[in-house]
Formats: sequence, C-alpha cells, structure tokens
Amino acid sequence: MVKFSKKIEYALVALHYLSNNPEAYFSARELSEILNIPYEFLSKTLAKLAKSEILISNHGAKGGYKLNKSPRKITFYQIFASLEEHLNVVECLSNEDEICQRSAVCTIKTPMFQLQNKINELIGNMTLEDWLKFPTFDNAINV
Amino acid sequence: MVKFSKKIEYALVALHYLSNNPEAYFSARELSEILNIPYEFLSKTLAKLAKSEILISNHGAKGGYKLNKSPRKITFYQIFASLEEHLNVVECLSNEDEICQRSAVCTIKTPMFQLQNKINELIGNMTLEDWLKFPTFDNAINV
DNA sequence: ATCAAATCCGATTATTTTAATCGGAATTAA
DNA sequence: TTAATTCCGATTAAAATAATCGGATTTGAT
Repeated sequence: MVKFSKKIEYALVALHYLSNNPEAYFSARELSEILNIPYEFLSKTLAKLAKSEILISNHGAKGGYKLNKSPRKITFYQIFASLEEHLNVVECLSNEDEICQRSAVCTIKTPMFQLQNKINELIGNMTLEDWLKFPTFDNAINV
Repeated sequence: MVKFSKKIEYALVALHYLSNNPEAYFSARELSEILNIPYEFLSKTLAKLAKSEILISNHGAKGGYKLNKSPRKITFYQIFASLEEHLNVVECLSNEDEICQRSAVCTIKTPMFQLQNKINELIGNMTLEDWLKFPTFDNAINV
C-alpha cells in the first residue's frame, strides 16, 4: 500500500493552511473546524509537529500553533519523520536486529534500499513552499 | 505510512527469484517453501500477477509459473497496479465521484497530484532488471 | 485569585485494513 | 483415473489505523 495515513494527510492540509497564514496562531479547535478534521486526532498530530519543531505551540488562552520556520525549510521528509514511527518501505531496512525469516533466501534487500533512498530523496526535496505555487486542483484540473 | 504491503513484498521476492531462473516453471508450493512465504497467500498473489500478464501460468500437473517477459520489461508500477486496488497516496485522487468532506477548504489536491506523478514516475522507471544488478545486501552493506 | 481556553499526555475503544486460512472447482500431464 | 496444479469465493484472524475519553498543565484576561 502506498496510501498516506490520515495523520500525514491531516498534517499536510493543516500545514498548507498555516503556510498561507504564517503570522497568526491558530488553535487546534479552530483548525479542526475550519478544515473539517476530527479535533482529538488533529490536536495530537499538531502536538507532534510542534515537538519536532516544525510548528511553534503556545499554551493557554490565546495560544495555538503557527509555523516555526519558512515553508521553504519544511520538507516532506521532516513531516513524515515527525509523524511516523518507521519510514521504510520494508521492515528489514529498519530493524537490523530482528532477523527476517526470509533473510537466507531474500535477495531484494539491496534493491529495496536503493528504492528507499530514491523515495527519501523525493520527499526530502519537496517543501511546503513548492506546494504554495500550485493553484487549487479544481481550477487546474477539473474545470 | 509508506510501507509496502506483504502482497507487494512477497511478489517482489518471488519475481526476483523467477528473474534468476527465467526458463523453468515453479509451482506456488515450491516457491512458498523455497522463499518461506505462506502458501495460500503467495498463490493468490502469483495468480494476480499471471492475470495481468507479468507471469505465465500453467495449470495441472507439472504446471506452475514463470516470467512472461524479460525482467527489463517488468516495471514496479506494473507490479503495484497488478496487486493493489488503488495506487494513489490520497483517496481523493482516485475517487473522483466521492466528495471529500474537506474539498471546499482543501488546497492540497494539486500538489498531491504532482507528488503522485513523481512517485509513479519513480516506480514506472524501475524494472526487475535493475534489481538484478545489485549484489546481496549482506555483501554490499553489512559486511 | 479565578476562570476559561489552550496544549499536552496516557489509555482505551472502534473501525478498517491487511494477512492468513478454508473449501472447493477446474485443468492437465502422466 | 489420479495426483498435482492453478484458480476462485468466502471466511476468519491479526494488526494497524483512526477516533475518543479523561484528565493534567499552562497562561492570558477578568
């Protein structure tokens, strides 16, 4: 499966929104209502992004979240790494200590490693700023 | 999540094995034993690969599977498309008719579309033959 | 000082997806 | 005819994801 998790999807939607309003603080509640995303879930996601210093968070009244750096400096790789436990396409690339049952006959570890590198390169080079260039999908494709 | 499903993983291991033995037919049972993959699961996966003409299948006694074309002509995209229902990183890229609850405020559809294209390009350009070039992981990396 | 609006944190539950299994039917070489 | 096979639909089991719950802590405003 190559589908992104909801965590990632919600994060990208929220980060994209915050990129367009880089100065103001938005609370998780606000964002969940504006963007139509379950509050409990979104708030955890935002907290993780804050922990990995992609967002700034302010506690208490009038608090909330905003970008911690320029969209140009926020890569997809950082976002993924902040939210997902493991980024690897196959487990054996991450858990070096656990022995795969197929390791004796498996010859795909190296090519998988190469593919992994290319994926990392792809999402490492794509930043939030790149996304700001695009018009909305509806304008660009559907109509 | 960016992890490949077991379907994909098993398929890649089996296809890689068959690439190294392109003439002979191997039954699902044989492959499952050689490669240490659950038989029932692998046999379904191989059947799908045969249906999409990546493998040739022979019924009955002495039957089995072998590659239907040169490893050079088998891309990862073909393998993915054969095994997964949807290839898209987010649902809204595939289900044009289903309306996403966020569609009014979502601005990431176009950039997602771009990213999707890059991923498709990446796996569309990688063939089984590319994989045959690599030494085993253990030789290349660990030792 | 108190209160209300926030983030943050751990745990639990619900849902969905993935993985594995089961029980055959159809095919084919020997 | 038989044994070995692919193929097919359905079911079950396991795992991962998504959502929710119940607070604890922080902080600006009154």
